[in-house]
Amino acid sequence: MAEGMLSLSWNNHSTTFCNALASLKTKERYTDATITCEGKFYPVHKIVLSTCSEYFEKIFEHTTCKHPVIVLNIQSADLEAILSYMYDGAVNVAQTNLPQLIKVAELLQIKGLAVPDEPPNRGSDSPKSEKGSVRKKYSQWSSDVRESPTQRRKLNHSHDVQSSPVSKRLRKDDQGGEAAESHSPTANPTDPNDHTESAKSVMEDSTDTTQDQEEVRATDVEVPTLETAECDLEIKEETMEANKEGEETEVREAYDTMEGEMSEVHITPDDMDDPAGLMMMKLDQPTSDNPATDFHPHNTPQESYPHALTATLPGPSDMQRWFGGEHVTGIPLPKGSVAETGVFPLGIPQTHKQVEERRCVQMPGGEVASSDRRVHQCPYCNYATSHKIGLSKHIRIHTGEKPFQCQFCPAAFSQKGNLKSHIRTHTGEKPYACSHCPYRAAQRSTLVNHISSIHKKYPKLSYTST
DNA sequence: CAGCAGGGGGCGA
DNA sequence: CGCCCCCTGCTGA
Repeated sequence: MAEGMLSLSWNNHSTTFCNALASLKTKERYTDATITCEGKFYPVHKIVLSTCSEYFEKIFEHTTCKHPVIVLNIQSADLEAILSYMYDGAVNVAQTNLPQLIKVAELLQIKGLAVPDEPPNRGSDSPKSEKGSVRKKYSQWSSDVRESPTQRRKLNHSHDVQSSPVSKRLRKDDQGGEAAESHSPTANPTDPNDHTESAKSVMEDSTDTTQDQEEVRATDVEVPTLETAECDLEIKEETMEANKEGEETEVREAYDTMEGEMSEVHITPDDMDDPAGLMMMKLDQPTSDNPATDFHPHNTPQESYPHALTATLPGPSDMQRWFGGEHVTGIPLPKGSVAETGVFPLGIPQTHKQVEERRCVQMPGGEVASSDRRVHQCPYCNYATSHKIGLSKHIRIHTGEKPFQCQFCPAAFSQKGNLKSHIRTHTGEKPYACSHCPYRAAQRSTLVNHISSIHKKYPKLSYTST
């Protein structure tokens, strides 16, 4: 080191970054991709997924879309666990659920969980240390994890995951082959067939063990499929026909929202050496063997699909809550978050006027077939009013819009009257004078309280406003 | 007391 | 009909 040079070391650098990562996940900030499965949406960060998963890394490498939506045909609980693992570095899982989770992790090539978290040192390969790393991580799941054959396998699978029997079996299944046949106990890493499959599916060598293959085969797992969402008008129209009238709006709005930001994503297994032999497919194409859970308007249950899409809408529901899967309504956005950027989670600029106009389209003539004259419905919550101006004011709660700026301080307000009241705090104006004493108040309610407590013998509203 | 949010009257285009 | 303005009630510090 040159003379006079100082080495500045940030001792808490790693901790700080880990905490920041967890915070990003919690606050859903800067998300640039969305994973959806079982009708739930999970805003994620490409950089995190790419770091933790070669599989996602390849997807994003081949995707120019600014905000891709990756549809996984896996259980949302597994995905949530995987995401928690990637963001927090740890996750709690029931031991009975571990095999299923591991298989999902293998398919997604989650580092540290299904593949080595560091590239193997080819020069001085140290399987012992590598296994130790994996073992250390699995110790978080269960203290006696190695008692289960499936779990025991995970301790030794760091080399073989790229050509894992699960992956092979899945690919076989896709090709219409028999899974069991491709994983006979006699199979070994030098088997020409296995080698060919590995070469097709991955770009790394396989050093699998027969024993491991047998153990994995004992556990069945759903065949996950990957899709990328392509949103086009055709889909929307068909969806509109397929869904109930009341749900059409939500579907269309969700598609409108998604369409604005997401371009077409054309990724095929040929493009990305899909390690699990999974299919990347467009949304409007006939898809997988499991239509019940596909992200497709035609075969998604009517109850869950619009509901899931609603979760993509901006506003109180915001994006899908992290790991909660709940559709929260009526909760305003964090103040200033949208107002500052003018951009909602999926990057669609929206003002309350735009939202209001969109809502008006749904209600031709501004009327509804109800005796209720509250024809102006808030798109973010259940609030409705008969006064359009009232809705405009109300929507500012969700958008964070505060057009009335105080001339004396940085404070801003959504209603002019509230600004006027606020300015009184600067001017000291107290327009509400008690008619019984010299007391004056800045707010009427304050004066009313004054009179009711001090001048009880007088009528409640005995005051003057000057 | 300060701020927030909804309701509604009144006026003008 | 849309907008302005004010009123009202509630909440939290």
